[in-house]
Amino acid sequence: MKKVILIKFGQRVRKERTKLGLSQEELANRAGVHRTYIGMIERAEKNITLENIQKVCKALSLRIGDFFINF
Amino acid sequence: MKKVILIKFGQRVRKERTKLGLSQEELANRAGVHRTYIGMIERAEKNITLENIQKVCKALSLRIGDFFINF
DNA sequence: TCCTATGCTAACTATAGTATGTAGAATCAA
DNA sequence: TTGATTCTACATACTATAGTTAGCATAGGA
Repeated sequence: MKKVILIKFGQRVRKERTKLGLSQEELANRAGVHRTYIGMIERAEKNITLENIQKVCKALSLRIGDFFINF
Repeated sequence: MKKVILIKFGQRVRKERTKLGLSQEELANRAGVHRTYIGMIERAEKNITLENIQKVCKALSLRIGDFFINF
Protein backbone atom coordinates (compact mmCIF):
# COMPACT_ATOMS: atom_id res chain seq x y z
CA MET A 1 0.00 0.00 0.00
CA LYS A 2 1.39 3.37 -1.00
CA LYS A 3 2.00 5.89 1.74
CA VAL A 4 0.11 9.18 1.69
CA ILE A 5 3.26 11.23 2.18
CA LEU A 6 4.94 9.63 -0.83
CA ILE A 7 1.86 10.20 -2.99
CA LYS A 8 1.75 13.83 -1.92
CA PHE A 9 5.44 14.23 -2.61
CA GLY A 10 5.18 12.64 -6.04
CA GLN A 11 2.21 14.77 -7.01
CA ARG A 12 4.07 17.87 -5.95
CA VAL A 13 7.15 16.94 -7.99
CA ARG A 14 5.02 16.33 -11.06
CA LYS A 15 3.14 19.57 -10.60
CA GLU A 16 6.33 21.63 -10.27
CA ARG A 17 8.05 19.75 -13.09
CA THR A 18 5.24 20.34 -15.60
CA LYS A 19 4.97 23.93 -14.41
CA LEU A 20 8.57 24.33 -15.58
CA GLY A 21 7.81 22.49 -18.83
CA LEU A 22 10.34 19.76 -18.09
CA SER A 23 10.18 16.10 -19.08
CA GLN A 24 11.02 13.47 -16.46
CA GLU A 25 14.31 12.95 -18.25
CA GLU A 26 15.19 16.63 -18.21
CA LEU A 27 14.42 16.89 -14.52
CA ALA A 28 16.44 13.74 -13.88
CA ASN A 29 19.45 15.21 -15.67
CA ARG A 30 19.19 18.42 -13.71
CA ALA A 31 18.98 16.49 -10.45
CA GLY A 32 21.69 14.02 -11.39
CA VAL A 33 19.49 10.94 -11.09
CA HIS A 34 18.07 8.44 -13.58
CA ARG A 35 15.03 9.08 -15.76
CA THR A 36 13.07 6.11 -14.41
CA TYR A 37 13.78 7.13 -10.84
CA ILE A 38 11.87 10.37 -11.29
CA GLY A 39 8.97 8.33 -12.66
CA MET A 40 9.07 6.06 -9.62
CA ILE A 41 9.07 9.04 -7.28
CA GLU A 42 6.11 10.65 -9.05
CA ARG A 43 4.23 7.34 -8.86
CA ALA A 44 5.09 7.06 -5.13
CA GLU A 45 6.97 3.80 -5.64
CA LYS A 46 10.10 4.84 -3.77
CA ASN A 47 10.70 6.30 -0.33
CA ILE A 48 13.09 9.10 -1.27
CA THR A 49 15.97 10.05 1.02
CA LEU A 50 16.87 13.52 2.24
CA GLU A 51 19.87 13.91 -0.07
CA ASN A 52 17.72 13.17 -3.11
CA ILE A 53 14.93 15.41 -1.84
CA GLN A 54 17.50 18.17 -1.87
CA LYS A 55 18.66 17.32 -5.41
CA VAL A 56 15.10 17.27 -6.75
CA CYS A 57 14.14 20.50 -5.00
CA LYS A 58 17.25 22.19 -6.37
CA ALA A 59 16.42 20.91 -9.87
CA LEU A 60 12.97 22.41 -9.45
CA SER A 61 14.48 25.68 -8.22
CA LEU A 62 12.67 25.33 -4.90
CA ARG A 63 13.93 25.53 -1.36
CA ILE A 64 13.08 22.42 0.65
CA GLY A 65 11.11 24.46 3.12
CA ASP A 66 9.02 25.90 0.30
CA PHE A 67 8.51 22.51 -1.30
CA PHE A 68 7.06 21.13 1.94
CA ILE A 69 5.16 24.26 2.78
CA ASN A 70 1.77 22.57 3.15
CA PHE A 71 2.89 19.13 4.31
CA MET B 1 32.41 12.93 4.21
CA LYS B 2 29.20 13.95 5.92
CA LYS B 3 26.72 15.90 3.86
CA VAL B 4 25.78 19.40 4.97
CA ILE B 5 22.08 18.71 4.67
CA LEU B 6 22.31 15.70 6.99
CA ILE B 7 24.33 17.68 9.54
CA LYS B 8 21.78 20.47 9.45
CA PHE B 9 18.95 17.98 9.82
CA GLY B 10 20.61 16.22 12.73
CA GLN B 11 21.34 19.47 14.54
CA ARG B 12 17.74 20.52 14.12
CA VAL B 13 16.44 17.23 15.51
CA ARG B 14 18.70 17.51 18.54
CA LYS B 15 17.72 21.11 19.14
CA GLU B 16 14.01 20.34 19.00
CA ARG B 17 14.39 17.15 21.05
CA THR B 18 16.24 18.85 23.89
CA LYS B 19 13.81 21.75 23.75
CA LEU B 20 11.11 19.20 24.58
CA GLY B 21 13.30 17.65 27.28
CA LEU B 22 13.31 14.26 25.59
CA SER B 23 16.09 11.68 25.58
CA GLN B 24 17.03 10.01 22.30
CA GLU B 25 15.23 6.90 23.50
CA GLU B 26 12.05 8.77 24.35
CA LEU B 27 12.01 10.45 20.95
CA ALA B 28 12.69 7.09 19.30
CA ASN B 29 9.73 5.53 21.08
CA ARG B 30 7.46 8.37 20.08
CA ALA B 31 8.58 8.07 16.48
CA GLY B 32 8.47 4.29 16.42
CA VAL B 33 12.13 3.85 15.52
CA HIS B 34 15.12 2.44 17.35
CA ARG B 35 17.06 4.34 20.02
CA THR B 36 20.37 4.14 18.23
CA TYR B 37 18.82 5.31 14.99
CA ILE B 38 18.00 8.72 16.46
CA GLY B 39 21.62 8.98 17.56
CA MET B 40 22.80 8.18 14.05
CA ILE B 41 20.49 10.79 12.57
CA GLU B 42 21.67 13.46 15.00
CA ARG B 43 25.29 12.61 14.17
CA ALA B 44 24.48 12.77 10.42
CA GLU B 45 25.47 9.14 9.89
CA LYS B 46 22.30 8.13 8.04
CA ASN B 47 20.48 9.56 5.06
CA ILE B 48 16.94 9.55 6.42
CA THR B 49 13.98 8.73 4.18
CA LEU B 50 10.80 10.77 3.76
CA GLU B 51 8.64 8.35 5.76
CA ASN B 52 11.01 8.60 8.72
CA ILE B 53 11.30 12.36 8.37
CA GLN B 54 7.54 12.41 8.82
CA LYS B 55 7.70 10.13 11.88
CA VAL B 56 10.41 12.23 13.54
CA CYS B 57 8.65 15.51 12.80
CA LYS B 58 5.42 14.14 14.23
CA ALA B 59 7.27 12.96 17.34
CA LEU B 60 8.64 16.48 17.70
CA SER B 61 5.15 17.94 17.21
CA LEU B 62 6.33 19.80 14.12
CA ARG B 63 4.92 19.96 10.61
CA ILE B 64 7.47 18.97 7.98
CA GLY B 65 7.17 22.36 6.33
CA ASP B 66 7.96 24.05 9.64
CA PHE B 67 10.85 21.73 10.37
CA PHE B 68 12.49 22.62 7.06
CA ILE B 69 11.57 26.27 7.25
CA ASN B 70 15.12 27.58 6.82
CA PHE B 71 16.59 24.78 4.71
C1' DT C 1 5.69 6.04 -39.62
C1' DC C 2 8.91 8.50 -36.57
C1' DC C 3 9.92 10.62 -32.40
C1' DT C 4 9.18 11.89 -27.65
C1' DA C 5 7.48 11.01 -23.16
C1' DT C 6 6.09 7.97 -19.75
C1' DG C 7 4.89 3.49 -17.49
C1' DC C 8 6.43 -0.64 -15.98
C1' DT C 9 9.34 -4.90 -15.04
C1' DA C 10 13.29 -7.08 -13.58
C1' DA C 11 17.80 -7.39 -11.84
C1' DC C 12 21.47 -5.58 -9.45
C1' DT C 13 24.42 -2.77 -5.87
C1' DA C 14 24.52 0.41 -2.27
C1' DT C 15 22.85 1.79 1.82
C1' DA C 16 18.89 2.80 5.06
C1' DG C 17 16.98 0.94 9.09
C1' DT C 18 17.02 -2.59 13.00
C1' DA C 19 19.19 -4.51 16.78
C1' DT C 20 22.75 -5.93 20.39
C1' DG C 21 26.43 -4.92 23.11
C1' DT C 22 30.27 -2.16 25.16
C1' DA C 23 32.10 1.93 27.02
C1' DG C 24 32.35 6.50 29.01
C1' DA C 25 30.47 10.74 31.00
C1' DA C 26 27.12 13.02 34.08
C1' DT C 27 24.01 13.05 37.85
C1' DC C 28 22.31 11.61 42.19
C1' DA C 29 22.21 9.31 46.65
C1' DA C 30 24.27 7.16 50.61
C1' DT D 1 34.31 8.43 47.82
C1' DT D 2 31.37 4.43 45.96
C1' DG D 3 27.59 2.55 43.53
C1' DA D 4 23.48 2.95 40.77
C1' DT D 5 21.19 5.08 37.03
C1' DT D 6 20.64 7.60 32.79
C1' DC D 7 22.14 9.16 28.54
C1' DT D 8 24.84 8.99 24.53
C1' DA D 9 28.63 7.41 21.33
C1' DC D 10 30.18 3.91 18.74
C1' DA D 11 31.15 -0.84 16.72
C1' DT D 12 29.39 -4.44 14.37
C1' DA D 13 26.21 -7.31 11.92
C1' DC D 14 22.04 -8.24 9.80
C1' DT D 15 17.68 -7.49 6.76
C1' DA D 16 14.98 -4.51 4.09
C1' DT D 17 14.75 -1.40 0.69
C1' DA D 18 16.53 2.82 -1.80
C1' DG D 19 18.76 3.96 -5.95
C1' DT D 20 20.72 2.51 -10.67
C1' DT D 21 20.21 0.68 -15.01
C1' DA D 22 18.53 -1.71 -19.24
C1' DG D 23 14.81 -3.06 -21.86
C1' DC D 24 10.18 -3.27 -23.67
C1' DA D 25 5.42 -1.41 -24.23
C1' DT D 26 2.16 2.18 -25.17
C1' DA D 27 0.20 6.67 -26.15
C1' DG D 28 0.25 10.98 -28.58
C1' DG D 29 1.89 14.37 -31.71
C1' DA D 30 4.32 15.77 -35.98
